[in-house]
Amino acid sequence: METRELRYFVAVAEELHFGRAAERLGIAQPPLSRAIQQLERRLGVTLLQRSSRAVALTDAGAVLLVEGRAALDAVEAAGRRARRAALAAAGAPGLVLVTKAGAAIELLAKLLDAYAAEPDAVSVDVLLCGPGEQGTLLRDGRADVALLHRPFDSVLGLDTEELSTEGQVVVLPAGHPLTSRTQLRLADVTASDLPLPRWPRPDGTYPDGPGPQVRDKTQLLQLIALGRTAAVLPESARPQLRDDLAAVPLVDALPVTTVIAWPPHSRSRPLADLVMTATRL
Amino acid sequence: METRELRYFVAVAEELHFGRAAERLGIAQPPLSRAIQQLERRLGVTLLQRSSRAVALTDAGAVLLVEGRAALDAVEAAGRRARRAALAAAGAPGLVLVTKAGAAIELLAKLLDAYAAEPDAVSVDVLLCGPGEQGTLLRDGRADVALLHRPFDSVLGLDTEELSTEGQVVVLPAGHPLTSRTQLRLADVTASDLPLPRWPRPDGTYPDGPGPQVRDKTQLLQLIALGRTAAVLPESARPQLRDDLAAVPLVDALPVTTVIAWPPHSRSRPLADLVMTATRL
DNA sequence: AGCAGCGATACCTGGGGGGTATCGAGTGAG
DNA sequence: CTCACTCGATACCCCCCAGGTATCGCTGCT
Repeated sequence: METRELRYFVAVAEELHFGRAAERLGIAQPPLSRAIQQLERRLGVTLLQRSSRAVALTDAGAVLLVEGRAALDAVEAAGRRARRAALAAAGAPGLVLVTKAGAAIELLAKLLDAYAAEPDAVSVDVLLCGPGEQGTLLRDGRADVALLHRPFDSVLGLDTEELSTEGQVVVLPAGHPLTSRTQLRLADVTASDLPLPRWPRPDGTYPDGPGPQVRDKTQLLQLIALGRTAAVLPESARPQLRDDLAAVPLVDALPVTTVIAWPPHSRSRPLADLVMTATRL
Repeated sequence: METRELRYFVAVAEELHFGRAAERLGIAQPPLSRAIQQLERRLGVTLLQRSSRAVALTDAGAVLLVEGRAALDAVEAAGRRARRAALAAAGAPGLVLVTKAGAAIELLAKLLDAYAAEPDAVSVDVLLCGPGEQGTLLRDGRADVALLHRPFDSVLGLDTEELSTEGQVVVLPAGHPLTSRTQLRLADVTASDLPLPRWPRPDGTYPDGPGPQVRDKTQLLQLIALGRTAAVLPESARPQLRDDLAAVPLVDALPVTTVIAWPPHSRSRPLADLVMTATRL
């Protein structure tokens, strides 16, 4: 199976429309139809159910969509990592560390300090990204290592070490009735007048629901201050809160574990050193 | 990057010889040279150092060899899993479980029994393979789930659940002086007259050393009975020992953890059920 | 019925993947 | 020193197939 075929299939499977998929791929529609047919023949499997009005994925197609994306990422990653290895050999090594914007700031700072003090530390570029993107960046080779938060971030297919575990707090507008309590349960929050915010899904759309749509933490804190929403965040976010916000411990929430994660294979010296430093913090 | 190019590169990187690699790939040598050049141009990276007498991998090439193999496996796996999904939809579902020949027999038996009793159990094919092969079989889609043993088997890039932990015992010929002891340390064994056996590496060759070469457990037990070697095995192997063998607990060996492992993604219902059953054993 | 949307088919074209022949550089034997 | 040999690169040719255009056939909506 060639990556071209796989790319084409993923495009069609995502668009569920040959014309749009062809446009996205920058080719005409007929070659795309043929390529998919050829792929189906090669695999001996029907991937798409076409009625002349609509396209739908078969079970096999759904599997190939998921697995194919992963495989394409792996191919991409192979190329990118080879290129980075060449740069490293040329004397500009450096690691790319990715983490969710606004999370684990002080842990990250400690880690970078500690690592920089190591004997053969290399430069570390820090990349901040939206929620749910870290895994992708690691898998396709744009980043070498990530800090992420279980159980929120998927660690599927990554190697990890646990760094720290912490409880969660409810962030409320200062002066809200619930701020008088010394601890809260999740039910207290959902029963209150403050709906929880809605974060975008990886495809950019928002789930349905009553809460306001938010894209980043600044926006979130702003909306809390305005009394439009409340949020559940790890304890470590507390010191960063503005004066007009209050935080109350949440007793029945799953603890959040910060882990350092990296793709399997690729146990380069600098990466191994960084992970080692992190676990010793 | 196309899988064709990657396959070609892996072949050359493994053979370190364009002619032989071309032969292995079933093409002539010149197109292979060109394909590699094109790949290098495309990546903007020198992958191979050619002197007109020998070929060597650059750092980037070494990385691409490892990552490329993984990527090719992922592509292979995507196709295979799609095909299996189609078969499953056609009514012949079935999981393929792989484990090392001769290991975890009674745990496996219990698991298969318990799973078969589940309401929507599907058929489970059991595949026995040599040491170190399970990961490959999982990664390239020939198996769905594996039982393996940490820290011996690599779980790199796999999702796992721990099932059980056990100590290890030294297996000796009955009547050997050491069998009079109630427990042993590894040093006692290495200091004895019995050398430890040598298992084949993944490529089929054997490491150097004094012990006899063994290929499977039957052979191993035979050699122990003959007084030519001793072996360190998990406790669970004890009930399967023949009368002419004796086992003594080893106090300073790492405990062996049996885990059930599966590739990330592919959380099919049957697989999820099987894993659930396993964790409840 | 007519039309519009969409995937499949028919047919053509060009680039590139693959082949053979050959070169040229390095190496080892004598 | 040179001659022969090994092995990757180059030159050149062919043809297959990816991609393009035109069109068909089916279907659901006015």
